Amino acid sequence: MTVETGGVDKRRLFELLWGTPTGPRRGPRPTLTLAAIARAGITIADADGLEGLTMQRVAESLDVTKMALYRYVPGRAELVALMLEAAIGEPPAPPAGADWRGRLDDWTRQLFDRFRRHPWAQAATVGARLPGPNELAWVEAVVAALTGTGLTGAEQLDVAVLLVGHARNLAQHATPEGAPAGSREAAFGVLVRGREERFPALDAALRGIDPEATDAALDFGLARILDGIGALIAARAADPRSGGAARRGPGGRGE
Amino acid sequence: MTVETGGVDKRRLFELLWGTPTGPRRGPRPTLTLAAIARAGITIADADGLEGLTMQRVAESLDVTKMALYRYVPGRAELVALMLEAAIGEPPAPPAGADWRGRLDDWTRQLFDRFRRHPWAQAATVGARLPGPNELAWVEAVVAALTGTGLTGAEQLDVAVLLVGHARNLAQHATPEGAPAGSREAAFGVLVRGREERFPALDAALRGIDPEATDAALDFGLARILDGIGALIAARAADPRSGGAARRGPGGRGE
DNA sequence: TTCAAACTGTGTCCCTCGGATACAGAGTAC
DNA sequence: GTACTCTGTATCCGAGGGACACAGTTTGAA
Repeated sequence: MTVETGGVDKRRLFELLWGTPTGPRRGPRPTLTLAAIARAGITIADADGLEGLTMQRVAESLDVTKMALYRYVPGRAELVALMLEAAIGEPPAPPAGADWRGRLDDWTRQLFDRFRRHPWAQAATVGARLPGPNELAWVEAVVAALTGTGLTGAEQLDVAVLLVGHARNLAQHATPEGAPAGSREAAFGVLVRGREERFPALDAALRGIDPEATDAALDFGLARILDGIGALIAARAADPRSGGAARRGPGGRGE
Repeated sequence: MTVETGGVDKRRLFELLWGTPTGPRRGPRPTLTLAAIARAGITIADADGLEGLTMQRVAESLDVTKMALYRYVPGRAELVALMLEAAIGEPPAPPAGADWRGRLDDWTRQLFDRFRRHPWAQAATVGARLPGPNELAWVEAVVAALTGTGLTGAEQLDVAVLLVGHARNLAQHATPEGAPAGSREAAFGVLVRGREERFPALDAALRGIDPEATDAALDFGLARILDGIGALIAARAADPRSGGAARRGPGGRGE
């Protein structure tokens, strides 16, 4: 079980994430590094999740006392933020010669991979956060890929939100090692079996699933999203003031 | 700060979520109800988040001792699961006369609303979970809406995953009370300002944003997703074995 | 009618974990 | 060399989840 600190020292976290590594002058030289601490935390969280991440364990793995960590990090919450920034890392260079679609496709898969390698990153990205340089660089990559496509700035950011969400969500369903074949059938099947009258459509859908087929939810969703974006870009190219984000279904209730 | 119990008693949780309310015979009649406990927990979490949810506080609000709760719930993790199931509630009836698109549009907005009303639900839906009857009913609604569209069972489930993800992710960015106008500009702007050479595309995108415009990320993403699904359905109608989920961009690396 | 079994709520205790604080040693600037 | 400052440490505290034994209550069986 792990404690999830509610309060985050935003001022201090901003300095940690965005500040320049100002070397202090007086006093003994620090034995640790922010990067080393984050790395140690990542190793632990990768193995045992955020619940397994305790200041004590991080300190032990660095051969220091627990309280020594507080000389570098204000608290656990900020440590997790640093870990996230380090685990996500810099965005990859866009594939050579790729158009916007190729770039976004690759981008999403790479991000998915990062999330899958660090399952705790899921939990570390809930709620309002202060993004770090790396995180912002990922967003920059999406916007850059969409520059010149006719989408507005707001829409470009919307795409980033959409793709981040997809990558993040699918990492949740996937095991750390590849996509599980027909695991959904197993998970849902147990619940639906015996309750077919309550979940008739679900039952029918599950019956149609080939347990041998690999789970392609990432591919499927990504293809749909990119198709949708492509349609908008094409429409914009034909008529610059066409179909924005206001399209709603017949049952949509305006908010 | 709150403790997030790692281990969940799956066997017991299954009974709690799916079991029939078997009335025990002997002994004093219980003063509490699972539903009442969940409701109390929801009230607290709505106000102070999951960090504010402690067994002590839940017990106090019910005028019982902390340990009395353990007669009903194995632990905190299971309580959160019950709260989630209750907070999500039953899915809404599909809008009368709506096609698949109208149904899914409405469905997503309704789910978004549930998530927005209970911000903690975000954090409560990370990682592999055992879905409750309500949660499964929501999935059933999506699959039912897509029955007869030509999508395979697996694809119908993929759509459900996609839409849940979108609703969930956007609830994270939205404030509990409506969409914040141009808040993104404020959040990102501070970080980009002064670092324009590092985030040139982002800077350009932010400059193009009207701070007065309402944040339409939910609408935008939803429209793109539904457009993409519509394109697939149309293609399937024209040629039953056309474009599945395998379409990849040039940079896509097969897994 | 009696009594044992089963179940409920309580009081007490323990462990883990984040964090505050005071202190001792190390290194640097004057 | 000396005063200042920064680092790591030791100790302590409170919050929180959960175990456990016990007392009271209700019901079914004798």
